[in-house]
Amino acid sequence: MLKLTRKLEYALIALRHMQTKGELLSTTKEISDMYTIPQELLAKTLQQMARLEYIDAVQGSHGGYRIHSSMSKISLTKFIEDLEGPMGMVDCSVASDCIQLNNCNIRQPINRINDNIRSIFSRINLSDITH
Amino acid sequence: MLKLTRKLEYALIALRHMQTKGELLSTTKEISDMYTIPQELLAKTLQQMARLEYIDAVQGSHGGYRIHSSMSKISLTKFIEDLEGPMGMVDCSVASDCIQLNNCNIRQPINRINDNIRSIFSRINLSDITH
DNA sequence: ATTAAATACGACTATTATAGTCGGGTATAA
DNA sequence: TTATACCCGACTATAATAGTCGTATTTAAT
Repeated sequence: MLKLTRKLEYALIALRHMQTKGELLSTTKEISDMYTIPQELLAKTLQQMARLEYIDAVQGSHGGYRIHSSMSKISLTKFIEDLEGPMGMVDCSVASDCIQLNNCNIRQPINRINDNIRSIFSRINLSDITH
Repeated sequence: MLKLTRKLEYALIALRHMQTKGELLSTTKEISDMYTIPQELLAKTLQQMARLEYIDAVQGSHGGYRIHSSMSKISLTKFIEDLEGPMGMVDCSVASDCIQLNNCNIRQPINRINDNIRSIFSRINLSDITH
């Protein structure tokens, strides 16, 4: 309940690590060794973040990743949804093929809570975590 | 990400249903039929809530459940944790056998967010959802 | 040129958590 | 005594997450 996925954990750990290194490049191996993260898994996450332009990738020998400068102002909501897709406490707030949509008696109150949570996450910047 | 389990959904739907019926008993079958919830699964959830004294169980033919009067002031945090166990964004905020506890560079900021979320859930009463 | 070290990426398997089922038991009103 | 309800633990199925593997590409250094 309410737990971050490993992917998000790894992503945040990596971002924070890169933040401390400024312009210097970090490699997948370096990070996976340091924090005991499965290398291939971290690699995929870093690749995804590079595609999303959270980080810059430098290819080839002596390559690596560095954090994208304008990244810190991103909200946690956007970050999570970029990496994992839409978040919502109940599916009907995301997709609408629930068999009981009309019957469901908790949709409105739950959706209100959902909005509350989203707005909290939206006020938290990535930099609050990786600072 | 951030999704309620079916068990919690079913529990909330059932509570809300019972709330509308005041002192009248509701049966598992009645609720599972009405909201298209697998009966056996709902049954287990209602039994658990009865053990936790969120609802009163009346056994035997013509039996059923009714909502426990003092229930509405319970916080969402307590409710969720009673039904599903401790909640936390990362495991280390719950158990402490993570292999990288000391190395981990995101624990503190994440735990701060965690506390924020918990306090939000704590300010929400069950009655806000089942009212 | 060749090699070594890095990113890129899709397909695959394994593990775990959630969801759902089943069988047998107990309580009680009619 | 029967029908209908709650009670409960063990089991299976499904889906989501986590992790692995193979292969290709890029680039610095030799």
